Amino acid sequence: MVVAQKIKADDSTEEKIKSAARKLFTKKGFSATKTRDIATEAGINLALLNYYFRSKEKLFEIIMLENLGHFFQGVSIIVNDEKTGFHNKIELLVDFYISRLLVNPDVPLFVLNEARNNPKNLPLQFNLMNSYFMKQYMEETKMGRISKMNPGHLMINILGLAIFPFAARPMVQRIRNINDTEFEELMLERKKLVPQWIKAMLDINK
Amino acid sequence: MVVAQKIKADDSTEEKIKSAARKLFTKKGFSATKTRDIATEAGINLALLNYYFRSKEKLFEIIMLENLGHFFQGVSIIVNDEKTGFHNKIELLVDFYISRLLVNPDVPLFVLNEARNNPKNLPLQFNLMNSYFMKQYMEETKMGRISKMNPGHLMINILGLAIFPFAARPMVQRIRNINDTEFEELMLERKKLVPQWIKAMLDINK
DNA sequence: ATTCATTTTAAACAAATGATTAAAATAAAT
DNA sequence: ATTTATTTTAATCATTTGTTTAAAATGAAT
Repeated sequence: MVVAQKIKADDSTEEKIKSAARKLFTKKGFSATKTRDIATEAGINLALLNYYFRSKEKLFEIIMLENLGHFFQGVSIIVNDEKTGFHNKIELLVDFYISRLLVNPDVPLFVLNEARNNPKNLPLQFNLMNSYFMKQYMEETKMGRISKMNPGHLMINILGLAIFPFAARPMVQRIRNINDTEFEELMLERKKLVPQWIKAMLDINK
Repeated sequence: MVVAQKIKADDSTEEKIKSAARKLFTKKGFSATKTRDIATEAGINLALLNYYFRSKEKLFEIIMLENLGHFFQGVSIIVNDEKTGFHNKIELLVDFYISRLLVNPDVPLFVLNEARNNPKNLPLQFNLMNSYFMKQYMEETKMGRISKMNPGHLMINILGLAIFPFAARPMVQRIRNINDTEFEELMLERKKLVPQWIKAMLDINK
């Protein structure tokens, strides 16, 4: 039996508006994005934006939650999986971020900006510090398999090495004089390299 | 003989406007900053903004160049100094960035945003790749004192480890639940740690 | 076919915003 | 002291921008 599901088609008005809003908000931020730009990009009448989403703010909130999702969702599952080891989790985290950001390259700057403009909206579920990953980290140091590192530094280093190049993408491409393809290849390399580097950092004074 | 120099006093109208503009533009960006906010923050009549700086755009350009200066100026001197060694230069670079960003913590996100919105405005003087530092890097690898690493990765890693925590500051403080003082202490620690980490990364498979 | 609800459109509104103007206040020059 | 130049102010202008409205078009139900 075929169950008729009411899925919002990709070409529905609502979805067209959201796509346009996603594109513009993510790239230009809230203030620089005008409702008329969204309407034009979506190819719809301006009034439909308010008809479907009440206000620019409400529409922005939807996109914001989507983007925060891109950034934080999935991390919790990785860092709390009891079946994967400490170093393996780092590989999975780095792979996860780089893969996602290759598809959504504008998300990092969006999230960093949003985090500064509205720190309250940052999801608390991102419980990296109380995670199973942290337990494993403590165990590894206790066993002397890695050297002690302030967990704050460890977090900054993993995220920084994975995310920063995307936030700084135009600078990187300009300084190194590389095109989009070459940049993406560089990022793919980092999937393997970053975990090795983190390991090397954790091996100092072991 | 005392030479009378025409220094713009800190309390001059022009300087008051620039200070207010610097504060607001750097923190909120171009579009989210309103000319009336600048006037109020500076405690001056709105018309004086246009009287002294012609337009919001022109005023923004001045602040942008200042901020890019904070970010890029000084780097060239460090990386082209023939008297300092390879690893010493990394220490100096990291120290330089962290010191500057502790004073101007909002500059990184501003620059990253500006780099994406107007890649053309990025200064070309930032010739990290043709620097003496790069020559030294080649020499080090040739002598087998460090392992080969794509110069792009090396650049991303140095800048990322130094700059990313400032761009992600609210996220870092929220997740780690630390206050401003504790964050700054963490950054001071990184002055010593980042160069050690870079060294460890460069020692893999030496 | 007719009625009713939903969706879309063109037009307009009200507030916000960057900029300008002309007059007033202040400072500098003669 | 008087003139001239500079700086500041209040008011206003012209667009831009987010939102609303009332009518038209479209689709669904009876």
